[in-house]
Amino acid sequence: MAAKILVVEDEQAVREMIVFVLSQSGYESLQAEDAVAARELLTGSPPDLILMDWMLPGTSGVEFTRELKQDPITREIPVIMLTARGEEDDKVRGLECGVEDYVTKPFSPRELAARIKVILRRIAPHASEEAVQAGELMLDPSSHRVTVGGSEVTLGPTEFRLLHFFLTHKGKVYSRARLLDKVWGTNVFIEERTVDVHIRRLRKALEPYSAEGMIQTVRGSGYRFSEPVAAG
Amino acid sequence: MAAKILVVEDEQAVREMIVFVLSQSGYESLQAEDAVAARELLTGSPPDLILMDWMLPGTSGVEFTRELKQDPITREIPVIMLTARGEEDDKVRGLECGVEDYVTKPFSPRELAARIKVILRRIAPHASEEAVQAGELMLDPSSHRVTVGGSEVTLGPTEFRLLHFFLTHKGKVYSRARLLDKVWGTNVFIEERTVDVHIRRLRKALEPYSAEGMIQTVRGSGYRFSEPVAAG
DNA sequence: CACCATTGTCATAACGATGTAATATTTCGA
DNA sequence: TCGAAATATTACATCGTTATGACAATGGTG
Repeated sequence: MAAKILVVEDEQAVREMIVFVLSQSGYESLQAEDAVAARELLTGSPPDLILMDWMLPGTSGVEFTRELKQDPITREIPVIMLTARGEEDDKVRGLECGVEDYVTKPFSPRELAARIKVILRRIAPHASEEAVQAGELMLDPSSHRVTVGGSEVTLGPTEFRLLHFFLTHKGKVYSRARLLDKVWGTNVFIEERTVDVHIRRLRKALEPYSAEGMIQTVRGSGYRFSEPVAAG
Repeated sequence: MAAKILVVEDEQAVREMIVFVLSQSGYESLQAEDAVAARELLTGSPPDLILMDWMLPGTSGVEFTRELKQDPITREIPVIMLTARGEEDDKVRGLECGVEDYVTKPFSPRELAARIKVILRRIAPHASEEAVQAGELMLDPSSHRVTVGGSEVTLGPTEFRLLHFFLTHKGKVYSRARLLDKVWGTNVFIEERTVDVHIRRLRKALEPYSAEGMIQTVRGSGYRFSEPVAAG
């Protein structure tokens, strides 16, 4: 989920400093000291953004960027150009070749991180998922709303995700461990018993609407969500 | 819907840089390298604004602007003059010929965008936009006015745009990042927490009319605007 | 030049969400 | 019916998020 950033910079010290800064901000990074190395890395899975030094041995940053912008595969990857002070004039040429933004060296880690965030934000896709439902119960991710027969139900973030998971995985039984994986995410260190508590909270929230029965306990196995069935 | 801007500038590099900056801010642009080319473009659908270089081969920017201001068809189009540093004296003459604003080269993209926004907001744009409303709350872009049940509400520019965005995007949740994108614009370099502050200001302005509840906090996700609904 | 409005940022308060432990209740087999 | 195991429920300390008020910088205005 972390954005991957390709750093193209010939000076190793600078490059590693940048990589460190990026890691601090939670970004993953790839390193290349020149256009040749960068091209090679780009054949793999493409990064979400490229930090490109202005001065590169061999193919210059500008040339390389222009090249990238002509290839349909790399065209969409935003490029931030790193320039030294006093290269202001070149900004025009840089913008011409399609660079998304500039950062002038020396730059503060904070500035770099902020600019990256801005660019990535622009690229980020809309998380517009479709509404899901079961009987009277409806959950709409885009408005982040849950209703039962029109009345709004208030849920905490975790309960919301939990219910969303259930609504998109009706009928099947999920162990606490699996729910932790699917709803909380992998690599979390949480007691399995905690799932019970959130199930409880979810049921409690649905109780006023008599919808808590949709969440069923399967003793020894976990929990299951299923739509109400006409009682016999 | 995007404003169309005519860029009259003889240096191609500068012109294209400007066009790029404009596109980043969501503007459409037309290019002309001199008065002759510009006149031709003006025979088509008129732009919403003109960026005019001071120094033009042939007819100068000032002369050309004066000419435009005498033609009833082009008279209303606002003109921003681009000057080089040290031409201060000429500013007076420039203003005399009816220029709306000045930008001195070299300028930052941000400054240019800001000035354009100001001019567009002031002169032309809202005539075409329709009033939007929610319950008692009404916002009319053309008169730049907000009322609740007839009483006028005073809002700062940012709060106005924020409310306008909400009114045209009811119900959905928007993260702070997305709000920054949509309301502040791309390429802004602003803390996400700042959104909180403006939400606060907007709520405070709506408070006297008990309309602040329309702006809802969705913890962990962002904010949502929605009309008052009967509680469940 | 002084004044006022607007705006972005920060520090701190207020609030809500979360995970855990302790306790109660239910279930199921012996 | 009893006891062990599993689940339900409650209480709570902690942590992260949001709300709020203050402030400084900025730009526009007179």
